[in-house]
Amino acid sequence: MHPDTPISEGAQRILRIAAPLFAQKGFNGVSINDIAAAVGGSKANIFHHFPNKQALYLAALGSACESFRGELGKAEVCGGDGASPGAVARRHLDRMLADPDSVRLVLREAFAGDKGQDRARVAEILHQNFSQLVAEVGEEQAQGHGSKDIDPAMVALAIVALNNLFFQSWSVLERFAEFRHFASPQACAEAAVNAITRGSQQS
Amino acid sequence: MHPDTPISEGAQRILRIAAPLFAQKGFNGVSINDIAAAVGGSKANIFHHFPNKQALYLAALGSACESFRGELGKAEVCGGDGASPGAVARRHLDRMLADPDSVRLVLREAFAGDKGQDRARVAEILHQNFSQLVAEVGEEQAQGHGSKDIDPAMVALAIVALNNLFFQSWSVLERFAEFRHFASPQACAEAAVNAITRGSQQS
DNA sequence: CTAACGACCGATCATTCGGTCAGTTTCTTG
DNA sequence: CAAGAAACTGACCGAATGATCGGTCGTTAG
Repeated sequence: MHPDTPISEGAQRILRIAAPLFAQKGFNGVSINDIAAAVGGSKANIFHHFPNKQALYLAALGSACESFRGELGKAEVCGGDGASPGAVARRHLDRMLADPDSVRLVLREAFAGDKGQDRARVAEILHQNFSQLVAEVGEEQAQGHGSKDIDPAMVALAIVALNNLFFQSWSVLERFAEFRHFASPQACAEAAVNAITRGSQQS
Repeated sequence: MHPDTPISEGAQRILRIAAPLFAQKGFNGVSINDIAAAVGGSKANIFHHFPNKQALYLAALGSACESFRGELGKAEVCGGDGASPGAVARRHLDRMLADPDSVRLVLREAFAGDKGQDRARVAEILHQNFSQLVAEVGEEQAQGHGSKDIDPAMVALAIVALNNLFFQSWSVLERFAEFRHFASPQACAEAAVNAITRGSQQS
């Protein structure tokens, strides 16, 4: 409705506390009372800073999108160590796990079969994410790592899919005998992507 | 709690109607009033057949798990046409889309970062799903299709990840320029898996 | 016929929901 | 310090929630 959020100090404090709650329990799973109790303030004060519950949720989603985009910006920093497509996947999953609440909040919207409170913005964010991943994969391929004859977009798609799976349900995956020996979802993601793209390291 | 559900006629009718509602809107997104209205009956009757809302949800989840497992059993039927790892992926996605509500209900639990109402059973179901997929991939590899030196478990993992992504957020993916030309998520899944596993058919 | 039973319903419960309002504290600024 | 704006609060509201109650129906058994 009105994306101009005059972010005051108290409003941001509420937002910071509400965001992870929404991320973990969803819009309907968190009540204003819950948030007020978590903040340590009164329910009325929340409605002083935000016109209604949905505006608060949208604001939390917006800041999550910002945080998500900010995390993506840290891509070019690490340059030397990653040399395989699997390393790209690991870096990407690292980025997701750096701020899991924001990621969960964004993905919740992306996967929402129901209403989808702000699908346009979420789709845009995810496309930025995907485009950057395609570029990274292409860069790796240009440097001679991985197989050059595979469409980078398909590799990036696989990375996104695998990392989403690891991110959302590693607690289930780690029980599978096939992956139990992996120490972290990152390690599993790296191994999976390398294996699939014929990483040539069979050790 | 008590998995012995004395499935009466009316109870099953309620279940059949409640399941897709829970699948689409989640536990908190559906009220007993909604279900009663959808059934065309009274709210009290729902509580006559189920002790409380969570029991109803768990029953719906259970029947979804059954249906899910039943859908998986239809695997061996189609044998001749599928010849590439991508075909395995397409078949798997077809199976998911054959009963989307049940799949959504199960996946909702698998991805639940929050409580997870019945994670053990869901994890078991998903592992069956995964094991069967690993077997199918291995069979394809044994017949000479795909690359034999790739771990079938990793290929199956990629298939699961990609298909989950397609299943849950094809509405977002289809907006991406890279995939807009695919007619269906199945086609995209097949192409993605074939490309990644170096399906050699570049047509 | 009638006693018993399960399916079903209308009315109602206590609680919680999102949201409002009047009033008080705190901060800023002239 | 005065005064006004913003931050904050307790009390409250109507609606909706999950759940309970007493009771009606049709079927079946004795």
